[in-house]
Amino acid sequence: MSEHPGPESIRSTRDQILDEALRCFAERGYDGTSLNDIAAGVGIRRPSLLHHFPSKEALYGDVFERLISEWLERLEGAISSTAEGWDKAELVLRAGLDLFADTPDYVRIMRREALDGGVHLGIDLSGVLRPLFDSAAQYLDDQMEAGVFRRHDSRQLLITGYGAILSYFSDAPFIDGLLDANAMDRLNVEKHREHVISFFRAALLN
Amino acid sequence: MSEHPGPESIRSTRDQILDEALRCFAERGYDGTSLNDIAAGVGIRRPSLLHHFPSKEALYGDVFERLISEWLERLEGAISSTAEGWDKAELVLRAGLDLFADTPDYVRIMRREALDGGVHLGIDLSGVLRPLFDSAAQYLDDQMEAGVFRRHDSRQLLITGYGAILSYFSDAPFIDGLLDANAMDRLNVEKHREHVISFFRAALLN
DNA sequence: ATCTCACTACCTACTGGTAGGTAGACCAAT
DNA sequence: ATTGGTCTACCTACCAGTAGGTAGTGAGAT
Repeated sequence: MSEHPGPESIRSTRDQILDEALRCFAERGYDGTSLNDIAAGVGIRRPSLLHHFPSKEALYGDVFERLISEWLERLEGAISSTAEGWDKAELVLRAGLDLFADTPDYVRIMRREALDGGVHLGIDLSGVLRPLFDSAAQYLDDQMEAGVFRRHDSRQLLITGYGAILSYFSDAPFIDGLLDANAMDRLNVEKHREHVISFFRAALLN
Repeated sequence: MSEHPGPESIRSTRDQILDEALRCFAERGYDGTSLNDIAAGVGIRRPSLLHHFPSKEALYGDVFERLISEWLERLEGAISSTAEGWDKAELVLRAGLDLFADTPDYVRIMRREALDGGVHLGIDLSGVLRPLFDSAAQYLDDQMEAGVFRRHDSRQLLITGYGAILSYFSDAPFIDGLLDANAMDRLNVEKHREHVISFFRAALLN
């Protein structure tokens, strides 16, 4: 996938910039992050950064593109699984929870983007996720129709689930304060994961 | 409560500034909002705005203080209700959902604050909500102990609920795209409210 | 010799905030 | 009734600092 020979020894400057930009955008948002911040984090000057990316918006766009493709790639397995009924729902739920736990910076960027309605992007975020959303809703409807799941509004259910799961990771600093503990601790993440799964099972199964 | 004679006819400039600041901070965040934006929205110059508030941070702080006090005030009734079991949970849930539906700008500011961990505020957001959080957890624990509610981790349950409910309103622009409809429509809000309540009832009651 | 990648130096636009001034309202004292 | 003093609420002009972005230079590898 790399379009340049690039030294194998260490991460390319371009990738380092993308990494640092991800961290900064996640931490302080688009407007709260300056190109100087990112460049300094990499150890270069701003103009050097702009040698690799034509503009701040373009850099942000690339970060976000990476996020989307990495997420879709990592979820594909669970989504395309042939498991049935609750097993499949749990599979997807677990995959999502693990994914979010592994990529908290992505989660926070995604949340910021959802908050802003995607003004920083040329692309239409909702549009990209719509097919996934629709097919998930269809799956839930089928399961409810078959009597496997309790009756709920499938789309509302997905939105509720999305909010419940994402928030734990996106609002981790806030939740730290509520729990008086580090929400992103391996142990606490695990506790959260098991809770969400048992909660949804309780709501969906009779 | 007004400490100055101030004309009763129209909203005071100070209040107009607070209103406009609320809108802007909710829409584009703290860093994405300039004092010029707010001043222009009110129809005055930035220095005139700074005549009413000593600094941007102070203005933001006042907006946030307003948010907290208004929310607590509106929730007090439901929280202090003497209802029992699920009835009380539903009461609080409904009060929260109605509150959020009525004050979407506050919701978005709150979400941004949770995302950033409260860096714009002198006050400790989690600290303010901790007593509420703890007593709610205690209530849930009691109900579970008494066999009224299904067993869950009460604190995780509250966090999940917080995420599920808040997200619908904070991410409304994004959800618009998923639903292909205006999420903040009265009808859609109602649909969401009823879903959340029936979902939680299904998860909590046997 | 060229190309890549970094640099310094610079630009314009805008940021939050300040200085200084003015028009009008109110309130005494004359 | 008029004057003088004080206050509020706004203004223009300006400050230093920072934003994103550009131009041009130079070193090192191919």
